[in-house]
Amino acid sequence: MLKSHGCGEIRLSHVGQKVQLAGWVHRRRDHGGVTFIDLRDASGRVQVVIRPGVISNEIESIANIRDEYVLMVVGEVHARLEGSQNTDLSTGDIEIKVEEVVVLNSSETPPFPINQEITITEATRLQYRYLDLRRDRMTSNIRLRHKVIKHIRDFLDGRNFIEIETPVLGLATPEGARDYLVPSRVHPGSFYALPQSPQQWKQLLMVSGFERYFQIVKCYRDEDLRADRQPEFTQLDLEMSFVNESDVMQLNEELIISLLEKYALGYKWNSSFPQMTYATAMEKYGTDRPDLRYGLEINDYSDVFQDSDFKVFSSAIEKGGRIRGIVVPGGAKFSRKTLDHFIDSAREAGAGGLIWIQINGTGLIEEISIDDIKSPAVKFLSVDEVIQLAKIGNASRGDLVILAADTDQITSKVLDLVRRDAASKLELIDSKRLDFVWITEFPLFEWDSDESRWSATHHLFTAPLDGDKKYLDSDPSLVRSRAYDVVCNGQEIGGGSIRIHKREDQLQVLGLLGISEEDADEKFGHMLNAFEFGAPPHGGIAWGMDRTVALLAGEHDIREVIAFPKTKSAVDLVTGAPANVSENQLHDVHISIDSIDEINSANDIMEEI
RNA sequence: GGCCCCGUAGUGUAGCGGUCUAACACGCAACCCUGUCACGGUUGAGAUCGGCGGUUCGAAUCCGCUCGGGGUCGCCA
Repeated sequence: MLKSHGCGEIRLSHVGQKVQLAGWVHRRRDHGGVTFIDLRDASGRVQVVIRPGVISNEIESIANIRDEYVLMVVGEVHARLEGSQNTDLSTGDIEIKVEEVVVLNSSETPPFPINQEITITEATRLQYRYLDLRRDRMTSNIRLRHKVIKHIRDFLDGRNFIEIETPVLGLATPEGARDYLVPSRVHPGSFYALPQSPQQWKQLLMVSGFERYFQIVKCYRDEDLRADRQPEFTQLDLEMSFVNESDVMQLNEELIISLLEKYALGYKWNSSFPQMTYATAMEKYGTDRPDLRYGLEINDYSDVFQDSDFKVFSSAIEKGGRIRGIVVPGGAKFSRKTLDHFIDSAREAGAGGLIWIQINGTGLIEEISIDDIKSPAVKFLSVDEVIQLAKIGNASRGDLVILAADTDQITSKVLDLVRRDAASKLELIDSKRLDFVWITEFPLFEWDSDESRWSATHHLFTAPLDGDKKYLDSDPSLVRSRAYDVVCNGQEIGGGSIRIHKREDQLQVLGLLGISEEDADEKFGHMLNAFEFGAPPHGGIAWGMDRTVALLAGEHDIREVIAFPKTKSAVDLVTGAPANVSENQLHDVHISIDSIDEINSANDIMEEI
């Protein structure tokens, strides 16, 4: 080793010892004679002091040492002079009086400062990610990630789970996200797909009898990216046999809470996670991943406007829709601009618009007059209606009521948006809280209007609720599933389900999804066969590890907790992937690419048409 | 794929039709400084304003296209 200690490890107890350290020049302070260097390595930082005339070995000039140079120093640990200790540094009580300095490597001036926390454009950071990762914030995020993952492994090991690796090269699936494909050299024209998750493998492992499996594993989905989405991301994937929903939820709750206790320092959280049905979540929050850190719940105001002359309301009700809304406390002071912004959001969400009503003045809500009501729809509203509204929504003067009249799907979407917007405008969000909730009883199927068929809400191996099986043939929309999501602060952290474990049940669901027997056999034959050999009842969950770590690290963007993330267009700026490959490589895998010229001219022709 | 935001010295920002031969801070270079820790001081170098095209007497500033980064909707079983 080139070092006897880590820079960050030296304490007063080392005083008098001769130590050898190696690391990077974090910052230097040259006083003409004496020079101070903060030497940084993976363990932390320490101040080394270089005095003129005491360096025994040959070094051209201390003055040539620059930030990010790599040094090895030998020296004695001294207590710092009284009054010159640095309380910001864990090694601030001591310093190293250097006797020997070796420059192990020099460094160009880095493209951005390593030794201070400033905002740098994403592209520059990603291009020089190896330098970005030297910065304190990134270093601590990546270290936290390691600790979290280790904690999870230890926890699950302690509960008799075993980690089993599953293949990365697998079979493309017809359902779900777009697959990343890998061409086969040995089988011309055939492709592997990278796993969107190890879902099928873990179920097969349950058939194998392992009973408790987990894996911390990369998953791949070729879809457009977001701040909380990468084309390759890490899941904690786990599966258990002979369990029901509550078993899986309880175990995961314990796991999460044990993590929070250790790593969510400074946060408050609920000691047991409430459960909420999908239907309730949609009704009260308009989304299946509600942020419960604040109220602003949705109410149904349809009754108030049953006989309204206002066409926006009456026609929505006629069409089977409802009038739903939220009360925003203190929203009467919102500017026209803010309200217009809400209306824009509503339009984006597919609604014709929304109605806002500001209730002004002071005194009891029952005593309002029409002059206290400010709304673009004021001429269609009666004082009595507004009082009824206020009673349902528990609104008082000074509040804002926002109403959306449309189908449940659209009003949910609109009010979810407005709710989140209003909460952030009113600063109702306590950033030091982690509000976890389990969302249960999802619908098993969703109607895919583009393809005019049912599709699986969770995935096609999810079991229906026993009591709802009777609707499978008559009305699939009524069938609820045994799926559950864990949601925190409005973000889905994980999701899972109790699976189907019988061949005939699986065939029935596949049939409902419009997958022919032939396709079922080709794409899922292995699962159907496996279910014939004593497949145990089983279920599990998968968590987004990136999101979990980001949550604990207080980061909003999962890129901040991934060592080498990709850009929004799925490019790796460090290496430049994806990139062209040689003709030979393509030939080996039996692929030919339309030449760029051909692609361009084809586009030109398309444009002319 | 739709919509939106951003792109000025190494970094972060300012400038938003002529006074910009582009400003400030940090960084960088040289010199000075024996106790600092975001050390300090003096001097200096460094960008033609992502690219292309257009409008204009005149463009970093307006318009169009394009490239790159980001947000969001679709999408993400």
